[in-house]
Amino acid sequence: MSAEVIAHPTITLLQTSSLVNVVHAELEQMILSGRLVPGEKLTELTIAAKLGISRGPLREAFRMLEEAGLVRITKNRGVFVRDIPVEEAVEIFDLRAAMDELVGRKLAENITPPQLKEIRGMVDSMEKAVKAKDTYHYHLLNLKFHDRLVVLAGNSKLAAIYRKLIKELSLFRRLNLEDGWLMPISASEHRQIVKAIASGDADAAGKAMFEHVMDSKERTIAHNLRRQQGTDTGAVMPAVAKDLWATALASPVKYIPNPEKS
Amino acid sequence: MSAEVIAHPTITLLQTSSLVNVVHAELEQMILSGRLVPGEKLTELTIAAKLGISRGPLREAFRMLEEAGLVRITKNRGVFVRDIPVEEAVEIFDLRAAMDELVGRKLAENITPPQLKEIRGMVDSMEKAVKAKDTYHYHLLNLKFHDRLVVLAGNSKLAAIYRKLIKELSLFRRLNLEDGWLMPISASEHRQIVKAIASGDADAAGKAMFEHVMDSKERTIAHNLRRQQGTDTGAVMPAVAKDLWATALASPVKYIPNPEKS
DNA sequence: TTTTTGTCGATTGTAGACAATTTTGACTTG
DNA sequence: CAAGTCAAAATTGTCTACAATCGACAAAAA
Repeated sequence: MSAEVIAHPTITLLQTSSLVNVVHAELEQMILSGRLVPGEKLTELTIAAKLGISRGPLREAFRMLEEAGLVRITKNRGVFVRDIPVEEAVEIFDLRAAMDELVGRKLAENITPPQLKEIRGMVDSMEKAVKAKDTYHYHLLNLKFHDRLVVLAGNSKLAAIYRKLIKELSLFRRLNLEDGWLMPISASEHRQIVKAIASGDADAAGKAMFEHVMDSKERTIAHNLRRQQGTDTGAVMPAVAKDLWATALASPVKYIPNPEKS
Repeated sequence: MSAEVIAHPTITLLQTSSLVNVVHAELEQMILSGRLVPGEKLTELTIAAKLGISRGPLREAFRMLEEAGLVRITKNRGVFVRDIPVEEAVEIFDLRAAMDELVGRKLAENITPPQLKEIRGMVDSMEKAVKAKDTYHYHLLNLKFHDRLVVLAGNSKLAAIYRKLIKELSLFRRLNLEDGWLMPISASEHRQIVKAIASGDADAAGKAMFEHVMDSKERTIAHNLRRQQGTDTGAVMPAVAKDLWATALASPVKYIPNPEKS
């Protein structure tokens, strides 16, 4: 009989993650947090030196980021942080809307009382943030709220793709962080979403989610256009807010392809 | 004044695709066509030698395939062709249903007469295949039909993810190819889908697409379970059918991140 | 001046070498 | 004969070296 396997975090980490995984995660964080901005050139030798590794594993990590849509690789020219154009952002929002509709339907059918209590708590927190005019925390909670809903929907494939889309979307001009004034608008919609889910009405919950995302799309795009025309106030993003995406998406739910059948 | 740029196929190919891209495409074809089966070990040195390249580019291609969900990489152990379990197949079908619902809605709103004529022609071809009991061509046309619909929907992000899902789904036991007897069932549903799209009724078209995918899910899963229990006739897949997925998904619509703003 | 051509430095693409780890298989031991 | 041991072989992880390509600047020509 063999001794029970106790998971030791450090050992497990060393066993499961190679340099490639670590570097991939590190670069993703740097991109999501905005330390690497869209359009920025990622020179292999520079980054490799900075991380204290060789170019091999770094290039492998780059390929993963490329496939995930976070960087763009051009032959003989190098790796660049992707810049998401408006058209693509719109596409992502539309796609998200369809996915969130499914999320709403599934939750309306399957959510448990404790889960319902949990998301109610999240909405409460958001309303508090609104009252305190705490933009940073409101957005953080908003991201976590939707992320949680997707996870609770019980479709891990859906959750994985949803997260990918959110990550890509964070590269859309990196302006969404600054839109403090449109914060309170969506707050009430969240209440309605939870209400629809709690009622068990799949159609209503799906519709509420769908509409919420579409509204969010309209606000974000409109804001972005205004921003580009230089007609807005140009609110400055607080330094701390730069970690928003990285924090909210600190992935505990990374999609696990399939466990070894050893 | 600068001379017009004439696209020279060979030169363009050399400029745009490196070994990594070529190897990635080649391996994907081998997986989709079934020449590499789920669970199979992909030894670096063996494949590198077979392709006449070094391990570096091959490893980069592996990372891309991993991110796309076609292979699984385990540290110090190697690369394996992924095996999609039933649960994941179900998740993919549910997700596809939501996406196809969006496709139906968009098409009902935006499709043009010539496009409508095109997809009607595809349905005609499918019905001919049904009458001729040509299973292979029916499935090929079916894949192309849905692929075309997704593309016509006009959301390239949606199309890209849809294709990824279809590719992953092709790794689900690799049995879907054999289900000849359920061929005629979905044929009539296609007519109904086109009809709903043509009517311009977004809700109806979305619902038709959604239901169609869900039906497809039920049939595929049920068939798979029967297969696993050894209760079915065990129809043998014709050799030519192995190229089905690879042929249908020969990607002319690969998602282009964003063009350089040079 | 303006345009073209040549050269150099920097960076990426690929290959090969070595280190670390796993797997294999013969051998022992109970 | 099953189970454990251990060294050799195979395989993967990482690094270094060299070749190929690009971008920029200088020199030459128009």
